Amino acid sequence: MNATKFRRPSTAVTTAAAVPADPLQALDRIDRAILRQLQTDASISNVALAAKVKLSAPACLRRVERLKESGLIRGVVALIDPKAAGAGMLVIIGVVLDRSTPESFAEFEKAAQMVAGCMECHVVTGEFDYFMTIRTRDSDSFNRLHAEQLLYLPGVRQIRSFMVLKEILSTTKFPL
Amino acid sequence: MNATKFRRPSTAVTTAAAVPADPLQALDRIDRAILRQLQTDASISNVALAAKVKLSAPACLRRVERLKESGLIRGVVALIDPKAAGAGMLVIIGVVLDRSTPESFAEFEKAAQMVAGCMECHVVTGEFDYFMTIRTRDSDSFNRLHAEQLLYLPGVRQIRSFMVLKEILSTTKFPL
DNA sequence: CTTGAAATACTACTACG
DNA sequence: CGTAGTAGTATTTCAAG
Repeated sequence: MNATKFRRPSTAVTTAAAVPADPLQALDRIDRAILRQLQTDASISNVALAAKVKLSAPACLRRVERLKESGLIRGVVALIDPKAAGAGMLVIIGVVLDRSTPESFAEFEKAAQMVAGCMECHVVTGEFDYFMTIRTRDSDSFNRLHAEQLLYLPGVRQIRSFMVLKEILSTTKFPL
Repeated sequence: MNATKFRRPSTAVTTAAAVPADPLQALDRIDRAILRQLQTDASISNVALAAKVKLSAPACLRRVERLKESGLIRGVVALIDPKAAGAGMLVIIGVVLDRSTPESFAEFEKAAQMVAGCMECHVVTGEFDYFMTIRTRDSDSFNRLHAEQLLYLPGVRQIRSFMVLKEILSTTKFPL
């Protein structure tokens, strides 16, 4: 086995500042205004957006395209109202696995992504290995999902469910 | 005080079916295809969308507008990449309040929405009163937020933090 | 009630200053 | 970055299934 694999990495604190301290610092006031608007409503036309940020339409379009190409804008999507779509129930579940092996984690993650209505799945520190959020129709359908799918996820030792009684805040908007 | 306030509501199981069983049932194959597409990428032009769902442009546009007016499409927004925006860290926190009074809940909820980077906040069943998810720059900035804001949220008895080590899945796409 | 074809108005996009 | 011009799209009208 190669000994370099276990060589302690240099801590290189002095070069840390070379990594962009804050990618947002490269954005001026106008870019931020564009992002704020598009995060709120991206169905606005480019000319209307340009007027809002006090720019000509081509200049505004160039900025938007730059923001997309840079990856800062990951995409433009339609948001569906869960209640209107018949999935008014939201459940947060904490998962503990049997064993903490790479294979066990990988297997669980593969299966977790297939769970219908799974919106989020994260590895976390603390008393759980994973947190997942699942959208479903009602408590009946969740109970079915729980009994038929969640409990059969590979390597699961324990599942604790936190049913959401009231959604105070649920946003995709990022503070700029 | 009005006695009717405490009258037991009729359980009316027989009329439950009168409430739209599944709002999605009213949607045909084409509407679903439109929603699937727009949830993935809403920056597509209407003509391109119309071609995808094999419809004329005007007919397609009418359906999209109908879906918006019905509230099923809650909005069209740009998604920002958290890492690129300098908030690569995600923390899920469970909150327990001191007292379970309406005033206590209301006060907390008002304050919680003001927390910078708070993406979600939900009332839950179980050992916590609330779950919140918070986006922040790094562990330093979260530590600052924790010490300066979270611990001072009104009525908080306990806060337990689950730092997200790996985001397996994070989607806005709803299963249709 | 919904669709599709044609006509118009507006917008995105390009080239250039 | 802005102005002007072109290409393409959104949107309305209307006739037909």
